[in-house]
Amino acid sequence: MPTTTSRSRTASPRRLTAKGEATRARIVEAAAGLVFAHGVTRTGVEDIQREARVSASQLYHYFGDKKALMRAVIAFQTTQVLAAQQPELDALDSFEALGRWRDRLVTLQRARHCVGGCPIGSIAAEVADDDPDARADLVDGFEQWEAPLRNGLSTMRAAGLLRQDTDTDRLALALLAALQGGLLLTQTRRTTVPLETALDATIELIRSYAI
Amino acid sequence: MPTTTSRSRTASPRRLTAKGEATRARIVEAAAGLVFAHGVTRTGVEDIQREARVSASQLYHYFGDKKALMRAVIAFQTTQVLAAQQPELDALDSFEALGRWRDRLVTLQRARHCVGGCPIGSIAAEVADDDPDARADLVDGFEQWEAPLRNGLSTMRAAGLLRQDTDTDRLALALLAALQGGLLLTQTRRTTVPLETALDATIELIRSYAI
DNA sequence: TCCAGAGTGGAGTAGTTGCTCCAGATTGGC
DNA sequence: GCCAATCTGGAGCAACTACTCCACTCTGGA
Repeated sequence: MPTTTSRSRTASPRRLTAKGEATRARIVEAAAGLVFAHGVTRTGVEDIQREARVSASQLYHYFGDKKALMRAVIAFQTTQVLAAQQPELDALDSFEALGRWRDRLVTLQRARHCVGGCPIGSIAAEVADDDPDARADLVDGFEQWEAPLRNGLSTMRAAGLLRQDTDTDRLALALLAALQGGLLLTQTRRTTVPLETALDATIELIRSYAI
Repeated sequence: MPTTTSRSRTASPRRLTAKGEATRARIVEAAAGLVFAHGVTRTGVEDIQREARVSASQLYHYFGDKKALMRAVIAFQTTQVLAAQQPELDALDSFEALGRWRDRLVTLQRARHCVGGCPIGSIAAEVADDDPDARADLVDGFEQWEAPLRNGLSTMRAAGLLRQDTDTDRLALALLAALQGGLLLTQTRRTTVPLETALDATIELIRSYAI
């Protein structure tokens, strides 16, 4: 996923055996979980080692430094987020589908008891101003998230569900922003109300373009 | 502002002299600036000492620990954010005023070259799940921000600008969420487009309730 | 079967973290 | 002008940070 490939330190080995691939994956997965729970800076490399059951040398064998590992985490979380919404996101071709997508997000957050915000957004808030490379990856991640929203709304317009002059790209971006803001407020207030309100408001706006 | 007063360690002295008050304020201000620029965990107590030109003992004379200081920062930033929007926020009684408020936010973010998100929101993302007391203060801060939005929209409804059955509280919350999400994406993408799009979309929705 | 390179273990290190302690300077109410 | 309280300076500390080094084992292709 990374667009830029400027590594901060020594590059990770190019060829990986099946075993190595598995170890690498275990590290990324462990790191992603810890970062989601405690944030980037509060997650120590040692914590990741313990969780992934690897030694320090192994971790630094696969990743040049912590920043490189965090970029891998961003890529991992991007695919995870997309995978979790895949069914609804791929077939976003009706108001019913839009509603199902909304419900999925709300239900997921409720299941988490509103702990933890967006796996990508929370990292973004923490490192966007700090690590230019990571920021580029985050832009990439958000873009991959926004794309299916754009496609879905544009499909709905093509299908005659939305007025022909609807700026669907704009609405897709507004939807993503509402989602991010809703998640942040939901995480803070420990209620899904903000998330629901933000999403419903944007969907209501989209409905106002219905034919 | 803090609703709960459960201090984690020794309480800060109750009575402060004018000089002490000034020193305390200098510490909070310095901490707020550094936290806004680098986040909570990346800001060391030593950095704050240097910036505020105080020794370690002074800092810990006024604040039990770093967490207590961070709660003071949250309170400080809340008043700062409100003060910065005061003129527009206090007289949110027309669509023109709403537009001016929007413009103010966009202009401010552009002046910052889209670096740094929301002074409150970014702290929220970092510590909401970690420090229950800080989370309570953040809930408080967002509430103080949301209140004038609620009041403004309700004033507009009372003035006959919005339909009588408009759920203005819901729209106010959606506005705050759009703002937060817009800021996060703007910070990440280094363009004010997401912020503008998110705010304009919600304002457009509000306009759809106009008489 | 060999052997270069991939993978692993763990002790070690230099720098930073939040925080403590104590002694001395300054202050404000009586 | 006194004295207790507030305020300040700075050395020092234990725990933690990301990261290194080196010696060792495993693995896959020729």
